[in-house]
Amino acid sequence: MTKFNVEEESTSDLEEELKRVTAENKKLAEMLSVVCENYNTLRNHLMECMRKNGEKEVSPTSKKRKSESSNNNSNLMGTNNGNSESSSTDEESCKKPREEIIKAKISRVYVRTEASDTSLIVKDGYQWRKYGQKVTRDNPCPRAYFKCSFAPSCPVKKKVQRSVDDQSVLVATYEGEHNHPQFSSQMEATSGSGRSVTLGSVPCTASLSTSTPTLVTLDLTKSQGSNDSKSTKPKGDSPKVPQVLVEQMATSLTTDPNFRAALVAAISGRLLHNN
DNA sequence: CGCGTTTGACCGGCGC
DNA sequence: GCGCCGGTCAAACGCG
Repeated sequence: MTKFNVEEESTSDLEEELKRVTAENKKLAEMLSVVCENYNTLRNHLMECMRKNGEKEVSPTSKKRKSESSNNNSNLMGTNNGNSESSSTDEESCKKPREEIIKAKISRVYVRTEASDTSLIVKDGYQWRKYGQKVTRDNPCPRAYFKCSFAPSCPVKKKVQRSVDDQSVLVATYEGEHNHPQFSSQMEATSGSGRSVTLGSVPCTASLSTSTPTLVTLDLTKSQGSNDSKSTKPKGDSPKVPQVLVEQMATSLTTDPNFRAALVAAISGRLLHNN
């Protein structure tokens, strides 16, 4: 008899726990969306600052061809799926005569991998089909060309090539925007290099895992490309963002009431969870 | 056998 | 016009 009571009690406990976890999950989802909002705000702010700082920068590209480096400031979103709110930054690109050909948003993502890994695979939550590989002149490492598996309905392409300066860094150049959500979990569940998170209709990828060596960084520099020296090379742990910008970001974060509220919720949620 | 990858051929833009 | 070069195509190939 007591055994039955104990079972009943544990069942109600479990239900209680389930409710609590569900509520916490909901809260976390809300927090996540708040954090993403803050991220977008910060990013726009940062882009603004970078543009102001970078306008005076001459870019002595030795490339003879028009290339993606000529409009590399058009999108710094990395694996973003094209928030249209960030599209206000390409107003100066209208000078280009054949700009209408460049229909795609171009973004770059730097991914740190092991140098021994020659696969040229960048896990970003989407499925790609390789359609070509080429050794280019300015880089002895081959460049791989990928199309989204949903092509032709999804026009997105990407190029993946090792950095000239640091062979352990893969440079993925994305062209276009996906017109479909990210693949479901079975695609990336085993990749181990990142988690795909879908917030509403805006999928995004973040490398939340701390146990993997892979590091995804956004190209927040002006992407001087392969010219010049190694000093412009993005390193995972030596950010190129000037100290002033770091200060600004920190200030923005700490003064943002939404961020504070989210932080408080996160901490209290964590404490609750531990108890 | 089907599907994805590889790889040499081909195409088109650009500079000279 | 020619050659270089990046990008794409498509047949061959390999793997499950």
